[in-house]
Amino acid sequence: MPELPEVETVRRSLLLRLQGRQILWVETSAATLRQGAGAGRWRSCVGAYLADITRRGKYLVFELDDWAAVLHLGMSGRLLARRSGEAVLPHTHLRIGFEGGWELHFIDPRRFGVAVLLAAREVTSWVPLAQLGVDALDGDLEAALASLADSRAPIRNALLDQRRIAGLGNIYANEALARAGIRPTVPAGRLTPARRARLAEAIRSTLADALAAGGTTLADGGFVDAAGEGGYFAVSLAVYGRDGQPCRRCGRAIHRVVLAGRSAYYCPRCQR
DNA sequence: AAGCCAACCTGGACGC
DNA sequence: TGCGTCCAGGTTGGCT
Repeated sequence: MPELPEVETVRRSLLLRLQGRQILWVETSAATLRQGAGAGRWRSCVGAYLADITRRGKYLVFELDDWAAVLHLGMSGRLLARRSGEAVLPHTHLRIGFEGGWELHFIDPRRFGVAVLLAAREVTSWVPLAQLGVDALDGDLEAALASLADSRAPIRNALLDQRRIAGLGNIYANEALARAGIRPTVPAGRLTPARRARLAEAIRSTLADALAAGGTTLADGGFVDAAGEGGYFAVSLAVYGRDGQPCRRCGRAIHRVVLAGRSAYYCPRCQR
């Protein structure tokens, strides 16, 4: 569910409500996430103040004095800023109580998410973060795409590799390729410099538009921001999830193919 | 050694 | 109504 625009939308809506507040208590549930620290360690951030929340790719880093909470939403994760006294929703794995009656709830039915508390100085060397490539929103995408010159992997797959470009998921990888007029199956190393430049620009504009729309909330209502509000970029999707439907530009039916086990979508006329 | 593939887990949509 | 099958915004470890 959550790719860069969704994670960034959550980050901003959380900051609005929680920045500068002190942590009063922390509660973790028994069910483990893909990666999670034990309840004992989480307790050590009680008393800390939330100075800032930063984002690296799809990860959020909560700066808590000498500590840092690193969160990843996986496929089904939600972060909600709730008022104390509100019901605890099913699949809530972590609750952090802040001054002012605010609580941060991490909810994740499929439990592919990550929630770890690190010492602040451990953050940059923590392996999942250390391995991330340039950020899709403000990194040097031209250089990252040029580094794929030897790759024979389909460009859609290469765009999902977080070690090259961090932040794209299946929706925005497909959407950016549609904007750039590039078929998802084209080998990454076969793109000309001109096409790489067009793709870099398409990634930037796609993410910017999605961010302006507050992210993509599909029909199942999966993604919501800290206040529980969905985004409205779904109505702007050119190809993702639209197989069999007409291309918005030329009218031809959108095709779906499976690459590396995951759906890829494209217009057979507009994308070569 | 790059690049597939299944696995992790739950819920929702669909067909019979 | 119910049950079975398929699919999903991500990441990773193990295989070729």
